Parts: sequence; structure tokens; C-alpha cells
Amino acid sequence: MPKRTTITAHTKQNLIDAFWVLYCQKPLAQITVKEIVARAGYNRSTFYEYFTDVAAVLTAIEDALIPTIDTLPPFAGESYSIGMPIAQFMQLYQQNAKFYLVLLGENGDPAFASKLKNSIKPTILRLYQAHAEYDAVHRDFVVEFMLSALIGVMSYWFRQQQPLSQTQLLALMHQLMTKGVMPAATLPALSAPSDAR
Amino acid sequence: MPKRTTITAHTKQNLIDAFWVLYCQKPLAQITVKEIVARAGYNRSTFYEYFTDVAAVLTAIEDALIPTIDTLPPFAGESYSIGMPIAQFMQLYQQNAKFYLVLLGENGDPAFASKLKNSIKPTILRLYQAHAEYDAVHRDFVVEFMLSALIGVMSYWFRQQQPLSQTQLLALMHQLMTKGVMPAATLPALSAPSDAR
DNA sequence: ACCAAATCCAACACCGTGTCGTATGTTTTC
DNA sequence: GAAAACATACGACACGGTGTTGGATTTGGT
Repeated sequence: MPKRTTITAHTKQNLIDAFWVLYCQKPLAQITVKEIVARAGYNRSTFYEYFTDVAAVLTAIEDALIPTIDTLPPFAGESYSIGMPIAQFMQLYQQNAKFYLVLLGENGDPAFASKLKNSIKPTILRLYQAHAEYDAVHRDFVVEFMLSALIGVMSYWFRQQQPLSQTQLLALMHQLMTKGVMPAATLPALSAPSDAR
Repeated sequence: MPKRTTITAHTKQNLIDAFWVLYCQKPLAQITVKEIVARAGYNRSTFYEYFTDVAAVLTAIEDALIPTIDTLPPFAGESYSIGMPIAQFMQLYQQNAKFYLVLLGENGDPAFASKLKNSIKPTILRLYQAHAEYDAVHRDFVVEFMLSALIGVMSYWFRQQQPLSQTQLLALMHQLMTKGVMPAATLPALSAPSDAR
């Protein structure tokens, strides 16, 4: 139980920062306590005053990132039309891009994606209750569909160094969500597998 | 370099099986070589004859699971209509459900989802080249959207012990992909840039 | 200025890792 | 069908990381 809260917080943050640098470079399994404290400039024992485990540092970072959802501006505005605050989510994503990019990336933590989804899901479900075209079971799947697609596309966007502008991405997302993935009524009429080039 | 290939393969498979049991229970970082060989009934050194590392076992399993894509029946049939073989993918998913469920689950490997996407992406992109409503950049995002949503929903389906029938899920996926996430009636009346290109 | 608590550290015993040299049994060659 | 040649499995070793315990040092309150 800390009393000198400022010092404690500072040390803890130093450890977290050091861990993060490493976590950006290699998977969790390869990160040792020794490395972390070496980088942060502490004795190895000090680490155990603040965390039980290397994995606990990751959990701490994730937990600090999740509740940010609550601080989202109450849903309103354009993209509300699809029953989902795409714009708000993008803003949240962008604020913590540095972390989201890694946590949702190839060496990231799949549990984080779940936490993220679960923290947003109730809100969206509540919005969907308004209109009853879907029953409860279907609703769950629709929301899972939306969140998976949203998170997937956003991560992809960040990974690609954002070849589309934010406005363009938002418009595309909106279109895909409301009208589906096919641009028009054109369905590919191919019975023959390969065509002339 | 093995010569008694049958024995070798058998031992290797035993190690893989033992690893898998453990991987279903806890994250990679907590799995030791000692545990694996204890369960498989070998000396610890024997493990290193077959794998360099605990992580290498996971990679082996994943790699064996990815090329299965090539063995997919060439795209045809119903769900082809959205430019994506949902049914075929579901079949593939179901065949290896035991593995996919874990690898794409909370303790799974995010890199596997990437590998999976990347192995399917080229095929879908080829299909999309037929009609040119999207430019190259947009196409990438659309495909990412589809794959993220598909994999997300499928994983969710398996996790929930399948409250929907396969047919129902397929119909829902098809609807979401072609018509979007909002039930048709309540769609906001935005001026549609219509189906004629 | 002193006490008590907070913060940090050095040392210890333990466990897992990866490697090397060797024993065992199977395949190949004559 | 015996012996060489080799694939396979193992025991033991040196090393490095873990987590804990007891103590040193620093700091805030009165």
C-alpha cells in the first residue's frame, strides 16, 4: 500500500514504459523482468513490488485503455445513423493509436480485442433494442459482425500508414455498414473460372 | 534429418498433441518444455530434436492449418454471389474447428488470424477485380472488412456453442454482407448514389 | 530531530532452458 | 546374417531467469 503516491506512480510508470518499448519489439513470452528493470534503471526486486508478473504489466496497460470507452462523448452525430458511433470510436482509436496498433497487431493480445468488444457491446445492443427486426440471438451476431469489421478495418488502416484520409475511411465504413460490401447490384457472372486478360 | 520417417512422425505428433492439450488450457508463455514431454512421455532433450522452441510447436500447428485453404473446392455455388465463398470458408472452419476455435480465441495467436486472412485475401481480390467500382486502395479495405467480419462472426458462433443453425448463420451473413447491418425498413433515407455505375 | 513507513536493493534457492556426449536399437550393406 | 552406419532417445551440465526474504536507505509527519 503506497503512501508516497507520486513516487510510486512514477516508478510504476517507468516500469510500464520500459515494458512497452520491449513489447513493441517482441512477443510477451520473450520479455524478461531483467530486461524491463535494466531499461527502467531499477533493481529486479523492485519490479515485484509493483507487479506480480510480466503478464501483469500488460494487463495493467490494457485495463487502463479499456475504460476510456466510458469517456466517449455520448453518441450523437452523423454516423449514429447506423446504430453505431463509428466516428466516436475512430476518435478513441486515434487518441490511443500507439497502443491499439500494437495490442491489436500481430504480436498483440487477442484477449484485448475481446475486452474492447465487450466494453462497447452493451452500448450498441441498447441502441439496437429500439427496433425489433432482429431477435435477441441475431442481434448478438449483428453486433459481433459490426465490431469485428470495425476493429479489423481500423487496425488495417493504422498498419498501412493510412493511405485513405479519415473522412474517406469514415465514408467507406458507413457505406459498407449500411449497403453491404457489393458496390451495386452487379454480381459477378462467372461460370467460367478464368477470363481473358 | 530423419530417416525412420514413421517413427519420427509419430514422436513429433505425440509432442504436438501434448502441446495442444496444454495450449487449450493456458497461454503460450506459461507452457514449458518439461510439461510437454512429461505429458508425451519423452525425455526433455528429445523435444529439442524436433522443435527449437515451445513457440515453434505452435507455428508448426498453424502452418499445417493454413495451406488447407488451397484444398478448398474452387469457388462456386450460392454464396459466391457476394464475391466471397462464405459457405466454403465455413466448411473449412468446421473441419478444423477444434483448432480454429482456440487459435482465434482469447488465448489464441493474433498472428494466426493474419496468416489466415493473407492466405484468403488474394483469391477474393482476384474476384473483385472483375468489377471496377472500387479502386485498388478501397478494394483492400473492403476485403479486410469482409474477412474481419467473417472470422469474427464465425469464431463467435463456435464459442457460443452454435445457438443458430448453420443455415441460419449463412443466411444472416449473406444478408449482412449484401444489405448491411441495418434492417431495410429503418435505413435512414440518404440520397442513394444508385446502382447504375 | 526522531520514528515509522515507504521505497529500493543484494543475495539465495529454485526451476526451466538449451546443448553435448553417449547409449540403444534399427536399417543398410556386403 | 553380421557388422558398420545411423537415426533416435536420453542423462547430465552450465547458464540464465524467477520469485522471495531480510535488510539498507530514504522520506514525511509530528
